[in-house]
Formats: sequence, C-alpha cells, structure tokens
Amino acid sequence: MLRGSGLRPTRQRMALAGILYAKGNRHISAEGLHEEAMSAKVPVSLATVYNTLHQFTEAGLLREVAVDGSKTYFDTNVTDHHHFFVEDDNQVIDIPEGGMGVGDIPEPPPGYEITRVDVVVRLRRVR
Amino acid sequence: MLRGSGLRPTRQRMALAGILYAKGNRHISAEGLHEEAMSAKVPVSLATVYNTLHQFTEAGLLREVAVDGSKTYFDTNVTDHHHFFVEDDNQVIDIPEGGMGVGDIPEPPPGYEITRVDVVVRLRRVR
DNA sequence: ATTTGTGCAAATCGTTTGCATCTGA
DNA sequence: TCAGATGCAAACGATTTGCACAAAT
Repeated sequence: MLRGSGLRPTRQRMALAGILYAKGNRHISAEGLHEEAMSAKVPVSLATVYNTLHQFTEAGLLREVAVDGSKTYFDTNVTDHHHFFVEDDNQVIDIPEGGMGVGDIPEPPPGYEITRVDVVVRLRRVR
Repeated sequence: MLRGSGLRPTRQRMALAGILYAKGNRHISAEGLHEEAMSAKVPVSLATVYNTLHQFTEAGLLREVAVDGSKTYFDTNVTDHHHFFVEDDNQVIDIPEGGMGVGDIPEPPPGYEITRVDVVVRLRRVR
C-alpha cells in the first residue's frame, strides 16, 4: 500500500498505517494518533506523525477535514461524503454516503473551478 | 446597537463596529481588523480586537466562519448563507442567499439536535 | 463608587522547521 | 552507498490569559 503510493515502508509509517486502518473509518488528530502510537508501544515523534499524516494525505490515503476548532482532523474515509460535528466534544462523525445530497451547486465565479464541496452539520447534545 | 446587545458602547467597540459595518458584508480575521483599525488611527490592542469579535459573535452581531486554514474568520452577514473559499489566497466569499440549496438534511443521531449546516464550496483559480 | 473594559506582555496551543543522526533500497 | 526518513528541540503564528490601569454607568 505504501509502496504503491511511492512512500518507503518504514517502521513508523507501517505502524501508523496499522493504527489508522485497523478499525474502520476514523477521524483523528495528529496528537490523537501520536498518543495511540505511544500507548501501542510504537515510539514515534510528533513531528513524524505530522509528516506522515501529510504524506498520506498527499498520497490520497487520507483526507483532511476542516471543521471548526483549531485542530486539524484526518479522515481515513476518502470517498465522497460529509460530516456531523458535535460541538460539545469536538467529535467528527461521517454522514453515511447518500444520506444527504447537496442541492443546486452554484456557479463558481469566473476564473475559478470547484475543487470540493464540504458540508458540516453542526450538532449539540439535547439537554 | 451595542446597548441593545448589552454591551457598553466604549470608544474601541464603537470604532471597531464602525469599521466592520461600514462597507457591506465582510469576512475578516482578528489580525485583519486590527490592522484596519491601526491604519484608521484607532489604536486598539490585539487582545481587545479578539475580545470584541467574540463578544459581538455571542451577541449575534457576527458569525464565525469555519473554513480551512488556521485563521478564524468573522462574517458580518449573519443571515443563513454559505461560502466559497478560494484556496489560493484564503479568501472567503458569500454564496448569495438562495444561490444554493442543501438537499436532504440527514437525521441527526438520537440525542442530538442540529444547530447549523455549513457548506463550503472550495475553489481554485483556473490556470 | 462600582463595575466593566482595555492594554501589555507573558503564556499556551497546535503545528512547522532546522539539522544531526539513522535506515531502507 | 546515500537519498530519504526520523527525532529532538527550538521556532512559529494565532489566540488566550493575568493583572494593573482606565473608562463607563
């Protein structure tokens, strides 16, 4: 998989890929992945985690999710889909594919082309 | 306007409000507003700009726009609408109201309610 | 007089970078 | 061998915070 993307299969990258793709689709932050790696007894530096996440993203293995908050989340689900965002605990959840459709997409201003349409449905816990 | 929102009309707040609402709808970052204030000969500290932006947002006078990038943008247009985001230069543009519709909004997971639906149409300059 | 806001500088947080050292092909 | 990867610590940019001072009611 790594080789197929032109990335050397190093110890760290293989371990991180293992964590990322072990249990279905995930939304994880750099810090989150770093912690998981540590508790899985895979000592990687935070810098390497950042490098790896960006390289994976460039290789199309991950997708950066821009929700609110200051943190960047990475999504192991690279298919076309949108997200719920729980404001109470900064949690990102996939909206099942086909679970929603975007209506009329507007014409982009002249000279521009659309690269992607992102929909974020913000949620709050009902009290 | 400030009084109506329960905010004391201080020199700085009035000056910042003036800049914000002077020329139609705007998308501005804290740093951007600070710079404009400075060149308008209104010396305010960056901390005060941040305070003011957040207070205005809480008061419903502004809306925080979560696009990509590390910066936070504030929108003087608080009506229901969505955004174009130009990736080349981090510019936020309003999609005219009614210019697009969101299709089927999905059921939120049980125990949650929808607070808002944000659509960001990402653009790239055509080369 | 009392409460609320402001400015400054230091602190924090997530992320990036420089560089010496290692490692996979 | 040697280009590419990693780790560390220092650098960074955006935002927040603590606290003394100033201004609004």
